[in-house]
Amino acid sequence: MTGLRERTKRAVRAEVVEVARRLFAERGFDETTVDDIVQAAGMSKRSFFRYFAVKEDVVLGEIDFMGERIAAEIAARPAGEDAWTGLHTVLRTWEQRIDDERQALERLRLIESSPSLRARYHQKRDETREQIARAVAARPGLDPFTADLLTAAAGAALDCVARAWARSDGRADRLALVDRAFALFAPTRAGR
Amino acid sequence: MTGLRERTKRAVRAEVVEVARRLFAERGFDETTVDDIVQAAGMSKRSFFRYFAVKEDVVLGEIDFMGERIAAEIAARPAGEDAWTGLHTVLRTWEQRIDDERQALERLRLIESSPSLRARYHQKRDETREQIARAVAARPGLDPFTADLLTAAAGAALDCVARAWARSDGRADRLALVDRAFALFAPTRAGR
DNA sequence: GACATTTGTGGCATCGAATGCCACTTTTAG
DNA sequence: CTAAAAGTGGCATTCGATGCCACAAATGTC
Repeated sequence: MTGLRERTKRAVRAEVVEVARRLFAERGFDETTVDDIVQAAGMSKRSFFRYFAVKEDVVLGEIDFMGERIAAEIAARPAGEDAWTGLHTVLRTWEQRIDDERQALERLRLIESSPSLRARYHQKRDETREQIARAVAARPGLDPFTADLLTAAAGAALDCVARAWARSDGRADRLALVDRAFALFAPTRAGR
Repeated sequence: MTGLRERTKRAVRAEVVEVARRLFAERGFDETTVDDIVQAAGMSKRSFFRYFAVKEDVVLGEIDFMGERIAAEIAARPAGEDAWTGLHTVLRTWEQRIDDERQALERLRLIESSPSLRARYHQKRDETREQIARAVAARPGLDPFTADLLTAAAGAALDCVARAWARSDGRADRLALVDRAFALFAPTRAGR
């Protein structure tokens, strides 16, 4: 049982994230240095970079394993289902799982406010897209190009939904927007 | 006539790009430092950063004004045309304008090889997308959300085409791929 | 053609992110 | 209880990027 170690690690990480979140909200992401964060969190800079590969991961760390999990859910869809519907269904449930909407909105705004954060966000999103694309391509009757197209379009749709939602200050119905986006591109003969 | 100044500036810039291109091809982008480049080009580091805001722009500098021009072409489409067809037509001609395919392929590969290049590439692509989206949203009968969706999907489609083309070592017919991609998502009632 | 103004250049110092290295402490497992 | 494994902090260093300043070149004017 490797209990204590794991637990303290998680706790420390969560605390740093929280401390940093507050600093970012006050001064902005780029204006907050890693030195500021580690000083406020009472830890050394060297240790900070053991918890977070890059500064941006303080904000984006949670995204890391989403790709694998979504890919698994895609792979688990019924065999006869077309890929577009599968993507719609799976990604819809992920949108549904967002619990703290205030925090999600705050994070979206923060990401939009900093070029480096946006860059790293896109990078992670891209890795996620590739993982999902592989799962989609594994479905029968789909060539890699079409699989890539469907996945990329789905990802683009979610980006648009996030932007529209942020523009509405979180008042818009995210799920309705997702449905509208997927309906708009519903390919007549896609995914088969 | 502010001739000489402008011309030498262009010439210097072009030369740096060429020198750097060779270094990147030999050692890779991340493994080549700015010091390496300026030494090979015979210029100071300080001046380098007057020509290029960031190191990545040595590779991606040409992308800068594409957004405005594409947006202008979108705005100039016939009034009755639906937005998806307009995007297809305009972006198709841009794909057609790629003259040096070898170099385009080499650059694509370079971008894919370096995380920081990919990041900066995405960033610029995102700005371009926003410019185009504004032009699309200005078309009659389109709400901003739909305009954003169509633009983002078109951008995603072009990304897929570029990836597929790179996978085929430049042998695939890029224009045919573009047409396939746009046909796949041809929204029955979109853009009107 | 001499002159002041504008524009570009190089060198230097500095900042911030990130990494390698090493000595030291704590946890875990036998 | 002890040896191995894992985590921490401090230090030096690398690299990209920016501010500052003195100096050189080009431009436009008289």
